[in-house]
Amino acid sequence: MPDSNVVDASSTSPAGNNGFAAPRTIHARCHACPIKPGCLPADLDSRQLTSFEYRALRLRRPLRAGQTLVRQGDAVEALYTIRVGSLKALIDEPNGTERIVGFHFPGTVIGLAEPEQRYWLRTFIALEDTWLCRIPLKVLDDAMRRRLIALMSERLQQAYRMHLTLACRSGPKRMAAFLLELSADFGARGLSASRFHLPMNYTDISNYLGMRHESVCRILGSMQELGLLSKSGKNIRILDMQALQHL
Amino acid sequence: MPDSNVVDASSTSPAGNNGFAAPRTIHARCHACPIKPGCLPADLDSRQLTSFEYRALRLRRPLRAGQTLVRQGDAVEALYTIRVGSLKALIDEPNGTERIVGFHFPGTVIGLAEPEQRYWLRTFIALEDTWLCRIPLKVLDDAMRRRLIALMSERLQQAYRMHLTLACRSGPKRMAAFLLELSADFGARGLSASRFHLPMNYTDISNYLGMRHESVCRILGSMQELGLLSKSGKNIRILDMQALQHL
DNA sequence: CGCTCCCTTGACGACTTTCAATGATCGTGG
DNA sequence: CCACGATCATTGAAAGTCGTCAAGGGAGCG
Repeated sequence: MPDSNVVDASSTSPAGNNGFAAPRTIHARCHACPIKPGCLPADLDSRQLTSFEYRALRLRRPLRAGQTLVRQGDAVEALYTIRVGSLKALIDEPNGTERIVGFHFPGTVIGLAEPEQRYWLRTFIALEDTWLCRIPLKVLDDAMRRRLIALMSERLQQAYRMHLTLACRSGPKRMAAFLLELSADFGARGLSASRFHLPMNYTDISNYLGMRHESVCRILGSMQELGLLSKSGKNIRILDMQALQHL
Repeated sequence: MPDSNVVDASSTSPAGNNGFAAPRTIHARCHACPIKPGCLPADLDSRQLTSFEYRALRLRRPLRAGQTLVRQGDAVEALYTIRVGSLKALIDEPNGTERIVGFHFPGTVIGLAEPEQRYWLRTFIALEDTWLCRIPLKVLDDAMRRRLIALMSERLQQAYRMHLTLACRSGPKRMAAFLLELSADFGARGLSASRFHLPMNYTDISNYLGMRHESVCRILGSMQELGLLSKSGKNIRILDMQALQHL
């Protein structure tokens, strides 16, 4: 029921503006969001972001760790962007098991596979407390759709890279590819590419990579022994990026 | 150099039509294509197809088996649709190996990951003699872009299904998922879902699924022994669809 | 303090890869 | 029409990897 938490900009803005407040108006009303007004999703360049942001509704309360944003099969009414926090995307298989097919971080648009679908194909669950923006589908115009194509194009690229990762039969190779993917993702968002925090647990990682959590543990352990990285709890520090890429 | 083979519709049509011939004019000029004029790519519904088709140039000669349509790194100037035949999509990895990330059949739009990219991210090679349509990027209008979003959305779905397939560690499960994916694809195009021809060899399949070609052979052999399917050469006949789905 | 969830480690077994060799099929050219 | 070569499919045996099952340890929370 995330919709009950939105700051509905139209109710706080002057009449006659088509129901959407100017960005500044939304920002001024956003008490719960720890992001400063100028912080933009990384997916969007500064010019295009304005048009997205202009129509986006900031969610009033964060999604708590473990809470569900949307559930597979729900009707699609909006896209979302992550401002702070992280989500996992999972697909419920017919046999009852669920498979994680993605991890998403700030700046990512949620729902790129669904803009022309009637129902959500995946369930999104917060890995930690997460702040979001909501972009109702009906406010998308042609310019925004054009931007959407670019975002989907990048997401398809990512999916093909994931194919390369998963097609490696060797566990260490898959793990290395996963770490490098995360590293590149963090780096692209202006954070450290060599030192980061894993918001998901080993079971999630193993589910995502198609292995067992024991294997995740062993592989990370052996990588630490080999001097490729060091870890304390969920904090990872990559020591030998080249060696990882060489796998 | 596929561009040298195109039937340039603008040169055969009356002046003053913005350089694009009506579909019938193109069809009339297409001697090499064995498809009758009314045959449409399955990706496109009949209404939307018209706008795509209207701007598409039919390639005069087919791509021969083994020939390359576009190479990874080439500049993107057009999308393609397959009319007859099949392609494999592969990514050249930095270490020199190449990995197959997709097989494509008639009705598919080639280049959905690249519409906003400057360069092709993947290489496309014909598995058999293949006829194509070429859709220059510059003729895309907003209506077609909107349609493109739906196609990309479906392709992303497919990519997530592929994630489910590759995340299965068991060889037989991956093979079953692969066969069912193919079966559904053929069925959706009006062909038999239980009896079809594999245009790719075992090495390609194993590359795609992340295993060895010996394993592909053994797994298909055991499936035949179990009565799940029968094969003669590259012709596959699925005998027990439910059992495959149960994996 | 005790519960739960998660991480860690060990031993065994099943499966896939690897390496090697043979057989089948197809296209080409003599 | 046949012989040849190349590519692909097939099968066997050995070795390595990962999954499985089991148990113990640690961190966080009420």
